[in-house]
Amino acid sequence: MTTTGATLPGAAGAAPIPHRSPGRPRDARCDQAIIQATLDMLAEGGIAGLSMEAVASRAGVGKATIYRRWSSKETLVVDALATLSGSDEVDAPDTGVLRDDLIAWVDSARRKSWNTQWGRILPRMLAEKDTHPEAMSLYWQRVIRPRRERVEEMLRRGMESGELREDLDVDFVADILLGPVTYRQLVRHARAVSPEQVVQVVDLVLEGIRRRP
Amino acid sequence: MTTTGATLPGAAGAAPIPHRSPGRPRDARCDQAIIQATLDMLAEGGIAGLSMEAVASRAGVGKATIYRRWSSKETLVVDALATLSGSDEVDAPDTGVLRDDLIAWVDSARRKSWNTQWGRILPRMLAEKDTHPEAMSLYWQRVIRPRRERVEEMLRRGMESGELREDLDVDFVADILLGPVTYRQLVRHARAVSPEQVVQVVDLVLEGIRRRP
Amino acid sequence: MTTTGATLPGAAGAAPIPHRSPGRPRDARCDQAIIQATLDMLAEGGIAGLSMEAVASRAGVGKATIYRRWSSKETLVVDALATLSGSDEVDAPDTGVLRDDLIAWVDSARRKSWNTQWGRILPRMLAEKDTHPEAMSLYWQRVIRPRRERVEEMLRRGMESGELREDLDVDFVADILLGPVTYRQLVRHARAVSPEQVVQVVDLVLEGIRRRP
Amino acid sequence: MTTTGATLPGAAGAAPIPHRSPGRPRDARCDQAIIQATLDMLAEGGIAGLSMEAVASRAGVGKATIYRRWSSKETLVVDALATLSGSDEVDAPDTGVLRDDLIAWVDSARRKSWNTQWGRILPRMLAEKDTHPEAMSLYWQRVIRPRRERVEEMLRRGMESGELREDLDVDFVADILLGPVTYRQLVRHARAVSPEQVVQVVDLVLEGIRRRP
DNA sequence: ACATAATCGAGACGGTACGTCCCGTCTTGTG
DNA sequence: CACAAGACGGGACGTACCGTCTCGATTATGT
Repeated sequence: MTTTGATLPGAAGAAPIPHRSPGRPRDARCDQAIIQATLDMLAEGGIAGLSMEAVASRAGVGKATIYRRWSSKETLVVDALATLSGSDEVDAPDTGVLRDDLIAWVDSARRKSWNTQWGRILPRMLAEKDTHPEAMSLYWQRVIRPRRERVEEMLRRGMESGELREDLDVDFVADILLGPVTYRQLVRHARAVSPEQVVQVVDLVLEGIRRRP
Repeated sequence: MTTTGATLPGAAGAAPIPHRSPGRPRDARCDQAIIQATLDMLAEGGIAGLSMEAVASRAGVGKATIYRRWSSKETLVVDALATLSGSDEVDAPDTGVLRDDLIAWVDSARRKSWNTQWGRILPRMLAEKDTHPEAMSLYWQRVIRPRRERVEEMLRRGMESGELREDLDVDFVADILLGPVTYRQLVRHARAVSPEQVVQVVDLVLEGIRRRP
Repeated sequence: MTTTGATLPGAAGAAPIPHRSPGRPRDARCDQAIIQATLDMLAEGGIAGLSMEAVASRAGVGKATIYRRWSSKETLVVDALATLSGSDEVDAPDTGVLRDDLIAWVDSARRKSWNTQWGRILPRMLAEKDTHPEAMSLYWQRVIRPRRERVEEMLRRGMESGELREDLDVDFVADILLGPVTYRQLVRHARAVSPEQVVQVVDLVLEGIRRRP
Repeated sequence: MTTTGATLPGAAGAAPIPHRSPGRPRDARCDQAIIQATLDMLAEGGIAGLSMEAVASRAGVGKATIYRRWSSKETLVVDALATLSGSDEVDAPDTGVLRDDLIAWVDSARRKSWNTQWGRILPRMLAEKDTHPEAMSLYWQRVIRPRRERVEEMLRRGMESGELREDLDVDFVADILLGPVTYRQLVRHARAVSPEQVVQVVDLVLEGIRRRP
């Protein structure tokens, strides 16, 4: 998962010729400690408030050990964010009943947005999307898009089953569902969306996209 | 819209004694030169490639003259960008036809959010909201709230005239209208909402909040 | 006494044509306050730790008021030190008995060197004689030399009366008398010369410079 | 003779474990380049015209590299000057004839004090003795005290052999011998003591402290 | 067993920019 | 005019990180 292209142990599968490189191998615990320290500091002060010196110190690692793995602050941040996608599975069930599934999905987003790590890192990323566009782009690919694919899948099935209109822009519908939740979290920090309001939004959208009888 | 505590003109009403502060007054040409240099450098190298030292030098100004007005690089950038938005006027007409007015209002937000300067200033404010809550609060009061008051007024009139349901949370409805536009601007910078999609959103929401027959 | 050559009121005596310059006359209290503040700060931190800004502030005066009288920090310091000469008269009597007079004079220097203002300003001046040679030179002329002229006068009279050898370098003899007192004060701050040691030194020197029988 | 708390070579005696400090060691060439640049600039513009920024630039060194070794401009200058004095050896012989030895010793002090570097470092130390007492204390221990021990030894031997009075305060006698030389150096920079005057002083003092027949 | 070689923590290195403090000058309104 | 207040261009201060570079010590392999 490193951007520098250095092969991590175990990543290559059953290579025909192992030919392990000589010398002391890299210590996997370093990778872990560095990533963790980076995520901690991102949540605390964003990319701007993140210094390689502090990451090294917090991870109990020399600066060179970081630069041996990542060529710059940006690539480190990008990789650190990438690790977030795996651990944060979309915990929305798949009941087959569209309304319930949508509600569950939006509510999952609502809960996630209040989770500390998610809730703090997103605004930081947004603020710095001009300064560090690659980081934001990777954050989208690795963290956000996987979640969205779930709801787009739901909507597409609804279209196929005839429950929804056939001319939907599923991408945009997902934005309408997610918009209010995200807007409140970001812009109006103190006024979170309630579970009841999640239902309101889903019903409102559903009414607009359901196939007309 | 300075973020520093400068007294705002016209805020005091009929003050008995104006009581100008003593000493040499600030030179307005400096403000102008600094803002201009900042904008120039922003255009050339982005926020990352902007140094106070270079701004001072390009503006033909001492660094202290900048710090006398803005306490940090962030506040300077925010103010510089703010000057670009020019007239903060909500350029939405008031026709009396609710659907048309809502469409006009959301579309005005869409156009504004698509402006480079607007598109950059909001995320920056969001990033600072933990570190400098007062800056975000000021931004909300001066920029965002006046716009929202317009739409809340529309919705309230719709409730009074019987066109809309009477149990609406106008604040939340405004968020649903604004959510998709802002969400796309912030999170999906490359995919702006189209005028057609504005109409879709308004119709969708309107259908959900209209008084049932 | 100003180095800028501006005529102070009352300094010119009975000028044929008074022809007072128009406008508001300078406030003599300002001169005083500035000089006093300068001396205070010199005693506290030397020339290095003296800022015009602080002098102005402590004197309750605008910076321009200082620069109207003195063209630079150096000229101000020089003039401030010059005022010291007047107030610190040599309080040694003139009994006619050489030994007593010398003891009284050296002891006066011993007491002076422990006085706060004298004792603190001299080492400061010495330390900065390379940085500000003019200041040191003026300090010598105005403050130190007048004291020394007293002892040189005594020694010359002793030579004339036949009590002392006729080939004395009075200047150097004064240095021998003053050397130990000053050396202890400056270099060995904690070990001041005692009144008894003053007598020892004078007797020692006197024995060496008395006319051989 | 660094003023910073660097461990002195040879101070530890027979340490069981030398325990080199970890990390990249300081580059000795930097020390050299910085000192040299400092001395060059001192020669050109004096202490006043010496800026750390210029020293760094001329030495081809980062500012931090200087501040890692010296905590301020003052300490750097002091150390730079100290390196000039080269051998701190007291170049006075030990002939066994008291008068000759004293003359040689005082004359050695005279020659030293007349050196530019020596002449500048002492007054500077004096100025700092209030602010940085430990620096002055170190200077005393390393530079001044070793010299004085030589003369005190001479005087004590003179007392033991019966050549001198037995009630002498050798410390004070040393001050009387050194006083005139130092006084002229510090206060009357332009008028150095001549070799002949050294003889005068020694004879004068010797006459006062010799055992009466 | 032992040299080889890449790793590790630590921290010095040349730089760049930071935000602060003064310098000596200039510009206000009020005596 | 002088005065207090304080803004102005400029320059140096001492600090914080950047990304690179040595150090001595550690840790596997390939002889």
